Amino acid sequence: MVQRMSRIHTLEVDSVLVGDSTALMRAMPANSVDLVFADPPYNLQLNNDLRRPNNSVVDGVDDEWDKFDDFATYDRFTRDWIAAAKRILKPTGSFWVIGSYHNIYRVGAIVQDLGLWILNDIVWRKTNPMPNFRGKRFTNAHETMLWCAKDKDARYTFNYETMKGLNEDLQMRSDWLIPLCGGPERLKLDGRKAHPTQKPEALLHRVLLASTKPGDLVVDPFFGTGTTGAVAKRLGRRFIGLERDETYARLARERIAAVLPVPAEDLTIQSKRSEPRVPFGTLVERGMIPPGTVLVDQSRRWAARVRPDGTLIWANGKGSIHQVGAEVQGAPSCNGWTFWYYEQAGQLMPIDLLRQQIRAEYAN
Amino acid sequence: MVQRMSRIHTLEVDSVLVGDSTALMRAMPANSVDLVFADPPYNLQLNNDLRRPNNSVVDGVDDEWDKFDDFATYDRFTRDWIAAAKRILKPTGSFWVIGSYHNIYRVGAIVQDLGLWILNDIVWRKTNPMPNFRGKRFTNAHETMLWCAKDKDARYTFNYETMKGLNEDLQMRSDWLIPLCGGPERLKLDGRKAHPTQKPEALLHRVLLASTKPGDLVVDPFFGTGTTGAVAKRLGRRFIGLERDETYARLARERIAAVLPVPAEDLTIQSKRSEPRVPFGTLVERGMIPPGTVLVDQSRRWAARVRPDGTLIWANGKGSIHQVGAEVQGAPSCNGWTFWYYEQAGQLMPIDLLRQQIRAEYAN
DNA sequence: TAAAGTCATGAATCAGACT
DNA sequence: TAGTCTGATTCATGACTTT
Repeated sequence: MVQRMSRIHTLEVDSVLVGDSTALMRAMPANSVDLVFADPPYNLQLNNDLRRPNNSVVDGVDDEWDKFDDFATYDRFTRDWIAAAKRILKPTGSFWVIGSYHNIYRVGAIVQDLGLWILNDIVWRKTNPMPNFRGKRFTNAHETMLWCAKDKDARYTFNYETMKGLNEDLQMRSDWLIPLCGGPERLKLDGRKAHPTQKPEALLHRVLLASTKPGDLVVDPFFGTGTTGAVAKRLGRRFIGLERDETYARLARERIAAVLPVPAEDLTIQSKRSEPRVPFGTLVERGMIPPGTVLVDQSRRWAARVRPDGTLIWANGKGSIHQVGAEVQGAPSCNGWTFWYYEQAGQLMPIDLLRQQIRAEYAN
Repeated sequence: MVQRMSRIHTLEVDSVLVGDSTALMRAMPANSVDLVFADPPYNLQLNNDLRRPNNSVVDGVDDEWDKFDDFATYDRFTRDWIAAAKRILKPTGSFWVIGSYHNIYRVGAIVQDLGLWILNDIVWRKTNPMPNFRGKRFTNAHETMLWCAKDKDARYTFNYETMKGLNEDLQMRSDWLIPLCGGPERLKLDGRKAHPTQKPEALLHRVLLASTKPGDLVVDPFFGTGTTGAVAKRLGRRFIGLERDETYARLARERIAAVLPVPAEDLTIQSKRSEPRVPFGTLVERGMIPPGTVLVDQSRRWAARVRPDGTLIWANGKGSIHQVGAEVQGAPSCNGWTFWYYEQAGQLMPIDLLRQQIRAEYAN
């Protein structure tokens, strides 16, 4: 059904709305969604058929929705939908958009003009790109995504530890190696690919895992066959898909209905940052570090004495474990938890071990 | 010396001109250069200093030349120099520009607005990028280059076979893995880096090899310490460097003076395709690799046994050195010649060495 | 002398909670 | 809202030092 363009006050979640995405987003409440992922038309400027060396025709994107008269028309369209997307984004929300060299530079400039703040550009490196049949250019083996916060100073979600874990305990880089969508994942209609630009679920998996939390609301204004919705459902996120083609919308609904969510307990990845704060004084209160204990750094270069209130004192002053740690080194700042050690049975032990013990108790 | 801004009728080739690059280009004859490579200011907009976890300060780009009041100012600057660059470009010429997410979207949109025709965007993937110290974003591990023709219908140079040969006989892709410029290649001044953004010669090597012919004229409007000139000279191309800082210009001249051009006969690239193909079975026939030999990868993580017909067999199957190499890694493809090693006197030796021996024989 | 360990550094839009 | 305080956070490489 085509939605009425009046204000949508109650968001009907986990649904696909059929209609013009800009108009639909304008009807949604401001500051209401956690993430927008957009795969807009690429404005490919293909004039003639592209043929393989064996003369077969490449089934490229030649749909009406990908045709724009000129850059100005495309820019206007782009500015409209991005402004509408920004409006519905929560201050803490993330904005993602994917494109190729045909459109991403226009999109990126408009993103910046509208005040969105680029956090990274991400390169999707395709393991299996289509070769350049004519041998006139480099194999176009990647697409580009922009990841943005709502504005320069916004606090956004980034699940750092999760991404690090995904990458064998090294920071996740800005270049992602992911195969094209094919095989059973590729939706078929009458034996032919149902949508020309279906994105791999692996791509959305990483996007949503990186920048949303379970239960977050994801909006995809160019829903197509619903990859974003399928992955959102699987990962326990909510979604709203906007799609102007009723056939695509129907395919997406069917596809998503078949998706099984992963169990909730597998969704929560404890990040170090959300662990409870433990004041150093707690260790003193509990007798784990008796007042008068001398703390040293790992190299035994500096020392300070623990006072009953959990502050430290050394030759030139006193203060928190952090302040004194910074002072003795002449550094602007210091994490006292990892800087200071205490002696036990002739061995140096980091005070952070004791904090971990307490946190383990809290968790029970 | 500062150049006069009147028309430059005779181009003084293989030189560095000091002055404003837009003005200098405007003074050059139209349609006179074969390639422009530009590494313009990125407009980074850094506010506070960034510290590593060990409290050391990251030496970021805080030079005056990278400061612009706002996007409009940067756009104006960008439009001016790109328009000037386009004018001096021959109809068959190539335009290259490199940037990061801070500026490349603005640059790309302006490139398109000015009628330059993007042929590819190229991702320079850094093997050794600086990590994200705060764990707030993905490691920014790449920069982007745009490769453009002068207009939509222009005939440009692309040395397809050369690029294919550089990539082990596979089409060169749009993502290039190249290390940062460091070590002895990095120019030093008083023991510190001479220029904050010196680009690796490997990057320019591939750019010039791909899109120029020997003797072509290359202009770099943001010459810095002259990487473009050094590579151009080495590859038998001519160059003009534009640089407004006399110190950089001097360093560049000294650097380029020390470059030895490769002999002219090596400039016509022998593509790997034209090198004699050596089947792996030849090594077995010759007894260089006896049947039953166990090949391993460099890390000894995987192993496979050589059969008399030159195929490999491992736990889960058999096939060519390339097929099994790909299978064991779960990769879509693999160059078996560089993947597999054999043991000799307790040392791992790449099988490719043996292929090279055979090719050397063939050459005699 | 070789191997192992320490240290410096690279185009970076790099914090968040609490008072 | 501005100021204060806590305390989280790094990979590859080359140069240099120590064993």
